[in-house]
Amino acid sequence: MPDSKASNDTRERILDVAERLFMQHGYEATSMRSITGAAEVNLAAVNYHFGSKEALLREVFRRRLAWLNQQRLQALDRLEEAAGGAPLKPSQILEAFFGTLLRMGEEPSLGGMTFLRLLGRTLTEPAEFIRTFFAGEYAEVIDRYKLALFRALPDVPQAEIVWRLHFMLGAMSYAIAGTDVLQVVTGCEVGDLAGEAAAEELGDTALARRLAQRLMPFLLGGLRAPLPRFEESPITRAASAGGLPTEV
Amino acid sequence: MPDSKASNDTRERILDVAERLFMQHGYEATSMRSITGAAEVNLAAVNYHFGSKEALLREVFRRRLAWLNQQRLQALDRLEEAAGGAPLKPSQILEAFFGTLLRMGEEPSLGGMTFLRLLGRTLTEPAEFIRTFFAGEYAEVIDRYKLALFRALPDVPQAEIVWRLHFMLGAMSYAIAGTDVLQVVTGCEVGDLAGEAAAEELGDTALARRLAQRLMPFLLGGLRAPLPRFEESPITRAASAGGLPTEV
DNA sequence: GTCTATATGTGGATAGAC
DNA sequence: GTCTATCCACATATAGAC
Repeated sequence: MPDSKASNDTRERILDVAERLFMQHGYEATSMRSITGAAEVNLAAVNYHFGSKEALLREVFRRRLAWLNQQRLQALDRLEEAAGGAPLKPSQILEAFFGTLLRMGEEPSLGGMTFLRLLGRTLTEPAEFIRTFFAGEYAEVIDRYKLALFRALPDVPQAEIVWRLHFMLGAMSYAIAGTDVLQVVTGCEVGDLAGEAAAEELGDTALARRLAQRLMPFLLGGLRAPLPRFEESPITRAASAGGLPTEV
Repeated sequence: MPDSKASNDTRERILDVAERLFMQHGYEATSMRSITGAAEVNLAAVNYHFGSKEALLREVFRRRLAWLNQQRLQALDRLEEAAGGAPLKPSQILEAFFGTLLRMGEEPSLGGMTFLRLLGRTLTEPAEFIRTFFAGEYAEVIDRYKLALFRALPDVPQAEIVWRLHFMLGAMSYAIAGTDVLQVVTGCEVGDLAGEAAAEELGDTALARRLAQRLMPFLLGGLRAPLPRFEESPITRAASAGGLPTEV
């Protein structure tokens, strides 16, 4: 394990630069040369410290996701302990899951919006090694939160909850990616139209907080929406009778 | 313009294959060689017919989006004509916008799920020429639908509507991309857990229909969710007083 | 319109001196 | 741990014969 001298510094600088460049241009379009160049380290340093470009990407995510996973599990632990065996409220679960992530956007030492954008953009990358990596990193947390939602919404078919978790992940992923066509069409960041003063000069920190404020109600509204009627599948009609509880 | 002989056939074969390979591996990771190889045409054919790899991607989208844009505008025209000057219902607007797209997934001649997945995955690509292209393609339609939503929800701040349109686009984009970590973690497509028989053997057509049935209520629920309270920005508190109408 | 051959550049990775 | 130099596979694009 490399540790002496400034090697630690080199490692960190590579990770920081790679995080930014992968975010800006995507994995495939970012070359090792551009990374080592911007980080002002030698071209061979990446392979020495990480082994390969793929391994570098994994490490860029690992150092952030390790913290995020831990926080998400702890947040759920605390909620469940405080509830003393009773099911949690959906709003609490969403706050623990999405709020924990979105708060990373306000904290530069955790990667800030750079990491959030990178995460949102990378989650839709088709490369096999990326999909496999995320599956492993997310497995435990997703499973815990899925079960918490099952308990919180006992009258909703579990398949429906999984679908909606899927949709919520999508809304969040796309929102933090910040590549929306709306932004390009309107020529401004979402939120500039708010009539709020100096919105165009919002720092990343304020942007992250605002995003969270806007996104959480949307997600909760989607999660609690009435169930679909399944016009094409009469078999399942019975299972979806009734609606979701309106009080959460 | 090339038109005689089998040139039209060559063009179409290239477009079909490029659509599939760009979807499977992404733009950067798909080489011209792999496209021309799979299409069984000469390597130089792409540059002859389209000019460049970038132009090829644009043409792959243009032939589908031309149809989609037309349908979306016509759908809105019909609704507005039938309403005779009255504001539309949000559910009608969402159905026209998202339903039109999702129905493409059921029709192989319109690209089917291959095109939908490609669209969802490409919308988050950071490449400048892609963002620019989509901005141009989407501008008119987005603008029309945005205005329709403004009219449909006169009590909701317009900035809030733009945010939620953004979130809805994200949920849909991510859902049709089909790269969700949930699918990898659970080792199955979303919907397999439904307890519905033979769900794992669903064709793309059935999958598209099911996706639409699940997604539309979620989007509508999110769009109609109560407004956030803006804890950090007391200035805007007055503007967000009250909630959304509960009847749509 | 189609093909071969090739120009020209860039990619990731590594060997071996220091 | 860092650096130089280099290997070699593969990329897009094009020139020019057919």
